[in-house]
Amino acid sequence: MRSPAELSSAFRESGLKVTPQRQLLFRLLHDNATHPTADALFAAASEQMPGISLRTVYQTLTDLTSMGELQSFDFGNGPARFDPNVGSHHHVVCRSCNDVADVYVAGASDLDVAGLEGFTIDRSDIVFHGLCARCSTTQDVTGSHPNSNIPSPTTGAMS
Amino acid sequence: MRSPAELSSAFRESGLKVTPQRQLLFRLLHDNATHPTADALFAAASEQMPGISLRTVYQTLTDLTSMGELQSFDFGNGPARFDPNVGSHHHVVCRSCNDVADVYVAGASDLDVAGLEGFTIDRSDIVFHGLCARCSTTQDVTGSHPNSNIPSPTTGAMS
DNA sequence: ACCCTATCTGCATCTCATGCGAACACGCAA
DNA sequence: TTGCGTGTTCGCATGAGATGCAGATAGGGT
Repeated sequence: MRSPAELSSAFRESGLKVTPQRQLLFRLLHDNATHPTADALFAAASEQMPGISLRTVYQTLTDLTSMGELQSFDFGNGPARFDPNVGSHHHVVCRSCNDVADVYVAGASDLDVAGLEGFTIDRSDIVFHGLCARCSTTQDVTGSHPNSNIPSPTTGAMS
Repeated sequence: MRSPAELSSAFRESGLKVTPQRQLLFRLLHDNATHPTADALFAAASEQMPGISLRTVYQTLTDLTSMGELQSFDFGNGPARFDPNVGSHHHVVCRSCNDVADVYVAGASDLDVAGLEGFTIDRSDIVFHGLCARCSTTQDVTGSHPNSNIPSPTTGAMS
């Protein structure tokens, strides 16, 4: 997504208002490669702006997404993740800590696919599931991992 | 997944019981390429066995999934989809009717990926999003499409 | 036929997300 | 600077999807 300043201009030009809540979220999202959840952003925003509503966070994320400044992904392992990187890329997800990282797949837009008869394709998402470096070394049952507080649904048998 | 008869044997050999409810679900899932939801299976099962509990459907689906007889996928467009095809394949999802079809991607297991440093990959999922043949021709706002009753969340701006 | 234990069922509970309406405030205009 | 109109924010209610729990039920080996 664009910089906070550019977004502010874009919002005003679209007749949308630039509120402190939105500006804060612009800053929190800019260059954020952590693929945060709405709750994570709400927590981060609350530190700088106590009283901000979770509803506002959801609203702003929805707005940015429909403006194409943000992408949202559901990896089937919990709440949606938001990604300010709207360029062509794909994702790898750790099945233990649920961390997400961007990956770049050569030739992803030129795959040889059978079974698409009649389909018009808009977008292709490639998601790798595995174990991240940290979780590979740490037998993370003690909560020592930064994200170990994120619950892992149906551990060992997720979609 | 294996045939109902084979599954019955496998269940008994594992000390699990073969109940009428499970047998029914074995049959409903066998060779089922529609990627049904838990609710769809519950509806189909209820026709043949009025009174069956949705809870039992969820339970059996979870069991089959952890036994590796079934895969569950969350395409971010509603409830989880279940797939008895556990072979190597991928999916295409219609953004209008939410139908899912299997696709086969040549060389999918041998992609050239940058950014996986330290990750151990278990599985890679490729999902194509687009418009199916039927939805491409039918401007399906009238409900004429079989699956048009499945609501499409955040139409036009989904993950 | 009997018993042990896995299963089924119904309800409560949980998470994530959105609908709604009153109070609020951005930002244009005077 | 002040005032106004409309877009926003906020809190609560609501909704979907899925799971936890416990009493009743029924496989299936003996």
